[in-house]
Amino acid sequence: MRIATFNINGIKARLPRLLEWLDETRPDIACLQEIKTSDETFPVKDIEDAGYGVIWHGQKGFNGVAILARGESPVEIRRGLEGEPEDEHSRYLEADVKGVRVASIYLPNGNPQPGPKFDYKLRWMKRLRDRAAEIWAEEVPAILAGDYNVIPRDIDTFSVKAMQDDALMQPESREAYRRLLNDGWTDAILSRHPNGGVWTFWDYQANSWPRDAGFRIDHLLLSPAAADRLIDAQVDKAFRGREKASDHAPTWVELRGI
DNA sequence: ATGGCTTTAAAATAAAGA
Repeated sequence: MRIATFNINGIKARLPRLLEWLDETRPDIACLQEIKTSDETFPVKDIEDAGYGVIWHGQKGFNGVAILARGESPVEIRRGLEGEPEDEHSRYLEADVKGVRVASIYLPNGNPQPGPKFDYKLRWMKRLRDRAAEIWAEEVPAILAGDYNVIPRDIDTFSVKAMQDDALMQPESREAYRRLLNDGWTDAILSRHPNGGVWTFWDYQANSWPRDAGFRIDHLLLSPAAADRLIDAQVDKAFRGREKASDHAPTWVELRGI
């Protein structure tokens, strides 16, 4: 079974790209981020016509996450994280799909830092870790997939110098991510590509894609029951080069026996 | 570069992203 995460940067603008990606790669489960549309305007029919059941947590203009399942409907477990009732950003959706617990995560960017947006990012990471611990305790095969907006190591970016002041690779951001790994979650891309140099994002600006000036911020974290079944983890890099592409590329894991 | 693109919302600019 293949489970993918894809920050599509606007589902309206990206619908043709999304549908061709589903058709060409046929992921069993797809977690989407930055759908950038309200619940009412989500293109549910187009996705169902492509053979996928879908649940979504939208927001007008920005943010927004979804979970797609080929040939069946995800069973929603939770939308949003606890711990900050006034937080109205649509950034977290969790479901049971095909015998796996799946979360679609759009972690706050946090720029500029320092500042309130960075503080929000760190609080959100704490709330995510709390929820991850609850899922962990259920001892189910689980995948926390999404745009974490964290560059975990220096070898996960084209340029440490260019990114050194960015919220994505501040020590506090990395420490919060590291805590998840220390809790036992497996970063699938890291485990399959330990030497780095794998990117999932290339900025629209500064000729980043032709220069291959990217970094790795889209992650799939596996519980032990899922990590035991890990066969492969890759980035569908070529989709970044298509016409009207998202600035992120689809990233996925293949699990056996599920 | 005090974001050089891109999307969204919405009617011209502005927010947000990373």
